[in-house]
Amino acid sequence: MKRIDKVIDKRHAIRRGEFLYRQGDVFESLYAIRLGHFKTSIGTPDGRVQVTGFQMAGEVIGFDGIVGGRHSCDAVALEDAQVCKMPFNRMEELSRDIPSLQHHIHRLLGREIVRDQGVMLLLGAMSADERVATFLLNLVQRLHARGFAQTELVLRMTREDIGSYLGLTLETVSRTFSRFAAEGILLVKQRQIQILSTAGLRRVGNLDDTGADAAPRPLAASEQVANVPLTAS
Amino acid sequence: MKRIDKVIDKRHAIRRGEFLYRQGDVFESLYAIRLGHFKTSIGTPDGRVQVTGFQMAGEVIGFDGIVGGRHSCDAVALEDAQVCKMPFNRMEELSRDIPSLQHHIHRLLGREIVRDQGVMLLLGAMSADERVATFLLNLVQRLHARGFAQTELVLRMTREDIGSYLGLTLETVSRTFSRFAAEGILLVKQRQIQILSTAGLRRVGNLDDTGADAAPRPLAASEQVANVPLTAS
DNA sequence: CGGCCCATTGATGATTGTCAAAGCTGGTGG
DNA sequence: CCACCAGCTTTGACAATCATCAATGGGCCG
Repeated sequence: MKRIDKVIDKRHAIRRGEFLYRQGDVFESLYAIRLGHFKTSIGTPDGRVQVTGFQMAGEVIGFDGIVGGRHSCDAVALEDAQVCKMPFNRMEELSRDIPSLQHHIHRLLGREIVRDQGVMLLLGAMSADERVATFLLNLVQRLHARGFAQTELVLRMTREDIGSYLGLTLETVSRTFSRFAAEGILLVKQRQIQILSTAGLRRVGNLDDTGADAAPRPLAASEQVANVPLTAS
Repeated sequence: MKRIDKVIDKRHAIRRGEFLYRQGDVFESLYAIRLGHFKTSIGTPDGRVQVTGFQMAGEVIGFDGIVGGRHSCDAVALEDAQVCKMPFNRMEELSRDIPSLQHHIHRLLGREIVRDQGVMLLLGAMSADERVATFLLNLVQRLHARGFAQTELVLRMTREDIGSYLGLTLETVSRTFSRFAAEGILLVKQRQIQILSTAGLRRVGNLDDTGADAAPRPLAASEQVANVPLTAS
């Protein structure tokens, strides 16, 4: 299991605003984020952009290149960052001998697929309030799993990025933050967010499974959008 | 390569409306669709539903169960169907000895991820007209790859299903079909659709990369939402 | 043949987008 | 070290897209 290290090239530094890879780049590697946050996005032929995700330390990025041999989206560092490059064909080779690595790769890919489904639910079936609330809860959850506070976060991305990710305009995002603040749910100071009422956020996000007249199926643990362990072991 | 067959259990018949699997079911297998169309969907705690995709013969379904050990969405047959069950742990075992199978699995997962990104773009950045046009073009493209006509299709799903998939109401879908028909782009007769002008559909869908003032990057081949080969070889 | 589900169409309204202006912040260069 | 500038954020007024509510019609299956 320690031999996983053998796949990992040395660390690679990326400055804020630089591309880790671009749409159309030849796919070679996955990247384990060591430090910093990234965003991924794709564009329409006519220039509009959709942010497809925000990734943080401990997460793996680059799956979009596996199928076509080229990356299908852009990945940009939202702040100075470090990644470990993991050549994918070496990972494939090694995973033939190391079942745990093989299984780990499958879980990474499967997790990305489930995450994407959560985003579809967000974009296709939720109101602006619900989207923003869900977004914030997801972020703090992931940060908390990394040892940060459960009620405070610093947004690494702009309102425009958030809006693009959530299928909203930056103005709607800003207004929603302001309204949540007015309702006593948040404290918003530019990119510093403090959650005053997690329960309140859950409520406006309709994420309470208070079982009122919800689906009778008992197991709803699969609703978690993303929850990535820090280590790759 | 012929030994791929050894993973495949015998065929399994599913009636229209039956579940291939449900949210929460223990994950055991992927399923290769032999006949018929399926839809996959997830639900919010409060009962709303988001259709996450429509799958047809030749496509593989079930990836959502890999990560959690349980399926995170429902899969329903839209008509009487047949699938081949492929136990996933057997696939993992075999793929250690058969690199081409290993690679194939990775491509399947990677393709699903890219497809999901396309749906995010659809839901997050496109108007109702664009969504409907993109949806139809994607369907005929996949059908055409299976030997069907490029300009005719029979919808296997309801307007409500389409609406849920596209993040619209069934009424908006119906109205958009009617308007496209009035504009001479389509011929709509319940679920029978005839495309009178593929170019017109592309236009209303803003899928023309007429390079007018589009992004300077030349390689835009990655915009294809899904394009699955029939054989699993 | 009847009932039920699905589709179509209309009227109305709400949520969210668009356009605009002003204030704040952080970084850069003098 | 301070000041300025550029980009980001906030807030307002207005408009448009799309959802909601409602009623009718059509087709398929039992």
